[in-house]
Amino acid sequence: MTSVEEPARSGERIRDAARTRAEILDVATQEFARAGYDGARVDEIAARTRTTKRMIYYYFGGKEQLFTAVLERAYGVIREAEQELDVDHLDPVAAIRRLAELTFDHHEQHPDFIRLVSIENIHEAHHIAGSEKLGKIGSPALDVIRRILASGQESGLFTADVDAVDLHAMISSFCFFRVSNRHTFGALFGRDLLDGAQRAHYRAMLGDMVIAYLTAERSAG
Amino acid sequence: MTSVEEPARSGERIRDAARTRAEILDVATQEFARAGYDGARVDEIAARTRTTKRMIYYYFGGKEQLFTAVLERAYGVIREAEQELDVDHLDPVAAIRRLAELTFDHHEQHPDFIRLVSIENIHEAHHIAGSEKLGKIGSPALDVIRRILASGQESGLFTADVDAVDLHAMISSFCFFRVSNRHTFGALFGRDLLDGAQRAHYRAMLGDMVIAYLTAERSAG
DNA sequence: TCACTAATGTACGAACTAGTACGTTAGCTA
DNA sequence: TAGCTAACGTACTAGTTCGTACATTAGTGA
Repeated sequence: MTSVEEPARSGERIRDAARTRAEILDVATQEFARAGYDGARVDEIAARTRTTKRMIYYYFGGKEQLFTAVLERAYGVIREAEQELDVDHLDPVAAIRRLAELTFDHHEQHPDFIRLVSIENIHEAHHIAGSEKLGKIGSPALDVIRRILASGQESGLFTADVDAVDLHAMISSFCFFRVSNRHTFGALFGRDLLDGAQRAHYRAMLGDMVIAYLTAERSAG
Repeated sequence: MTSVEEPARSGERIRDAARTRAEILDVATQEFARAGYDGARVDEIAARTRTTKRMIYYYFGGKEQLFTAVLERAYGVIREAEQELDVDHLDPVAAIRRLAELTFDHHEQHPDFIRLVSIENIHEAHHIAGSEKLGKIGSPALDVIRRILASGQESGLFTADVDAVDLHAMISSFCFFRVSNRHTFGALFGRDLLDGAQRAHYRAMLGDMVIAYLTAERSAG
């Protein structure tokens, strides 16, 4: 998530609006993810920046808008990753597995994003609701899922009555929970869901689960 | 979660340590779940109680310990529900489905619990780690899962290599996500995962998913 | 019924925290 | 090169918030 390189010739004061803005966003992302919205300190964010608190208000307006900007950028990152996904050359089963793995990998590599989303849910998604950028853009992954599902259902490989948004929820829930609930799960069950030695195991488990669901014959009743 | 009845003969000042303590816990549960740990206000909790802030410190010591006590009670509630589960008379498939439904129902009916767990994860489960009660008690559900899995694997119904903790994670992730991420998911995809009209659909989907995973033939490689 | 303690209430303070008024300067452009 | 504005810094404040010192009373046991 770090987007600020170091052109820092120490001692000099260089003016660079884009760099200052990006640096604030970087630090704010860490601070909000670390402590939650109310736990995060504007002064702390400023202190870990090469600029001052004044600039946060200059560029973003306030703590609330800063958090919204942080969310917007974090969601932008996963959208980009989803957009780069190319599964058109794969059969439906391999394509779904590939998509699930992308979500698995992204969530694992961006724990700050997971924490921000958890925090935003505590606040009932008010910031998303108030953001023009995040309004109803949806997700590139959804389009991919729709295409794969249509293809798989047409060929009879997949059960016919599966919805794209539902499948996205199924995949996301497993990937999200693994990161978001790592600490309570670890404390209560003595198992670290992010243990590197178990990574391949859980990654395969997710794919197996989704494929099993999609290819199973549904029992009546 | 409300555990305080009303013996309130108005006007009189009755001393009742247990009632006062329970009332504080009730209100604190709501307030912490509403606003997060740092967003919650001790003064606000006190104001919504028939007693004063002084009593919070008298009975619990401080905000931190109060939150721990809230967590301890919330986890106690789900443990009780799991303990009442009786699936010994069911075949493995029906038993697993019953267990999944119990988790589904409990999480849906206790959104405050879900929020508290999300909050505790933001704080890296420090309160659980510092709690004697919550230390390593585990979960009654795990024992149930172990028994059902053994039975199902023995009879050849279930795939042999499934672990109880993993299966618990799988079931929990879906049920948890549905409640915890309701707001961001709804804002981004325009679908309310807690919509009553879809309840049966998602409840069945969870069972189908778990059973499909347990009964599927695993593809090699 | 007396005395003692658990339980409760009041009033206050020290520290923190989001936000701002006001002043300064780098660097571009005419 | 003069001047203008975007970019930046300092110092401060008003309001909040956790926590506590101190005072009081209900109820119980001797």
